[in-house]
Amino acid sequence: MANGNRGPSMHDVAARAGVSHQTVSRVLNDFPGIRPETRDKVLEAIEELGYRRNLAARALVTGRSQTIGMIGPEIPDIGPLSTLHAVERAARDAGLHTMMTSADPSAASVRDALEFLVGRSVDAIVLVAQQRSVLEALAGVDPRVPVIHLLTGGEPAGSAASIDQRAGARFAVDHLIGLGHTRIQHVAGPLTYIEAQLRRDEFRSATAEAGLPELEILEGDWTTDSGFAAGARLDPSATAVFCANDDMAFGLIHALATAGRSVPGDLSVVGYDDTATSRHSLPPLTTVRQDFEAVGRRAVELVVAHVAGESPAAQLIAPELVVRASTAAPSS
Amino acid sequence: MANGNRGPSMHDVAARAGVSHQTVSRVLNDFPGIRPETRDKVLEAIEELGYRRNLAARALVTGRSQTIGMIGPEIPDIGPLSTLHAVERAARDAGLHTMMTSADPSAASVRDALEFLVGRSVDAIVLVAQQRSVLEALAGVDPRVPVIHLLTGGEPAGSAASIDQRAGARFAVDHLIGLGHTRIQHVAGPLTYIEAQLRRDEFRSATAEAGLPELEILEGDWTTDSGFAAGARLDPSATAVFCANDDMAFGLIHALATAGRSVPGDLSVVGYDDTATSRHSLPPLTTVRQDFEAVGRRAVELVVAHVAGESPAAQLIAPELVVRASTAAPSS
DNA sequence: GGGCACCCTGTGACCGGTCACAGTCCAGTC
DNA sequence: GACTGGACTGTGACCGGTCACAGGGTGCCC
Repeated sequence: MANGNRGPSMHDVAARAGVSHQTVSRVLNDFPGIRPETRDKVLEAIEELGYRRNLAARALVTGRSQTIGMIGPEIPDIGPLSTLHAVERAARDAGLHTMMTSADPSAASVRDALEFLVGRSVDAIVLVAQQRSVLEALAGVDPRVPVIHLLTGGEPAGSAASIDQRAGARFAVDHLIGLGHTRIQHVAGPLTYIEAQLRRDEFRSATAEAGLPELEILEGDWTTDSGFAAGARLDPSATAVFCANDDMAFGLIHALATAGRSVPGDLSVVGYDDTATSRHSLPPLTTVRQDFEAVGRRAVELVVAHVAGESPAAQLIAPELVVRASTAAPSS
Repeated sequence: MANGNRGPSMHDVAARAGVSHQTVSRVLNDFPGIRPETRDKVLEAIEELGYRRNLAARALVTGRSQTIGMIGPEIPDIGPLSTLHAVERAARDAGLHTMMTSADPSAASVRDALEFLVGRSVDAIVLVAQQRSVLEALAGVDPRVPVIHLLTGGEPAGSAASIDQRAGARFAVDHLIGLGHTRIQHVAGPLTYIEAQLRRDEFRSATAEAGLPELEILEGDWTTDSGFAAGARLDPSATAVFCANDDMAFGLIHALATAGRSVPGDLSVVGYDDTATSRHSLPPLTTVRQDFEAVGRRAVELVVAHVAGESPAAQLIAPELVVRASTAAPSS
């Protein structure tokens, strides 16, 4: 085995066990029809040499790598990160592995990431496509493997694992309307995000259908700071605010407290995400829970189906309203 | 190129450009001494065929994959996740790529993850080792590649990228002492975590050196819920609390508010992490900032150094105290 | 005893790159 | 005109697995 420091190969194991390399391969791949003593000899040799199969060699000949490539955003948001993390765990349960790379929303960056993963012979790609520009980057590109979109929140395409953003926004607005609010304002996320667009659109539809007045829609950038800034620009007549995520809701509540206004006494606030802190913020935040875990599992199901040549039915994951103490009936 | 749906190979490109496969390889690897017309012909053929180099083949022959393997925790905490994310970006800047897998803290799980990554011919491994059991799992294992530990927060070993936990805890306690507090209590993280141990140990040292009385140390599990629970078990005489992370601090503050006690009026609270919400919680939280981004970059520096055969000097990353509105001088 | 099936194992080609080693061609020199 | 050297390109082995196929035994039947 004088092969540098590369570690033992299948041939080394074969030589030690006194069999052929092919027999070693068969043992490793659980082929039937190996005599028990032979199998034991091979396993023993593997143990003694500390042999580990080289997956590059395997991928080279099979053309498949049992690996899912993941393309994440450059910014470390807990939502996408925990979703990708869930993909990793679900993939492992399915006997697959994952490889992650990240890309900014530019077409060039997304294509680079695709190139890299395809070059690594991944069997499928899971792409966090929160922004429309990411989807557009794929136009005219043939990735040669199935591509699953994550967290678009949009149309229930068969190759996307997403949460139903419209339903979530509808829950939030209906909750406020149910409490008796009629002057409801919205702090949207950055509208380059499909999720932000969908929540805003559904906010508009829901308030319009209820015959409520249209208050100005403010646009934040998901951060607590932008929520704080939005707090200063609220419509004075608003009695409730639906924020497109929890972080902006926290910033907004802070701004309100600074201005001497209480939540929910003076103003009701609903968030979106149900982050770790939401259940113990002051006041605990009414919000919409997104099951990122489920998105991850769904993504792996889609990968498995596509690799097997199936075309699974479209299906959005339903969010859930969590009512806490930041919402109440209007005071007047 | 009738090779199934595997895509064109280097030989296909060579045939189309009318050169040998070796010339194609030279063009791809930027070897000097290629006639410009030849290079152009090759690049054109690559373009036309949509050729992408197969990295499995390359990894097989070179024995190196230009890839860093990362082992993360099973639980999606923002700290480790954003650190790993930072590793990914720093690696990309260094021309490397990453592959991620996760493991629970058991020895078997950590070893499986190592096996997998080594089998994938990674050039180095970055391991989130927040718990001592993870480090112990490595005892007696020869991974055959450099292993960099992440976020142990402990001893400044040359192969670890960590934040100086002792310094951070010292900042927090000194800040409270500086405000005049003498009865300071600590809500520790789960003590299976090295970070939690170090913060607690330093809390003890700092208070003992200042001659302060020893109040009971409560143990949480990092979650807001456990902070909330700790709120009910606080020493009635305490005037300040140092929480081992921000989430527990939020839970604690919520519990205090529920009991009618105000922060910082009745009690000062310091957190640890400086999460996204900390700057806009009620009140904005005094905390210790950890630069996860820097840890990620440092990890990649260490990888590059180790792969080059160097043994870089030990160096911990300094945390930073961020003073906000949750701390004040004791009221009495 | 020969033939045949079945069980188990071995042989060699091949995946798509890189590496080491040879060429081939042309200009410059004696 | 033959010789040398540099610039450029080609040839074949090899990395470590898997695949297709070809054996060598043994037991059973005719």
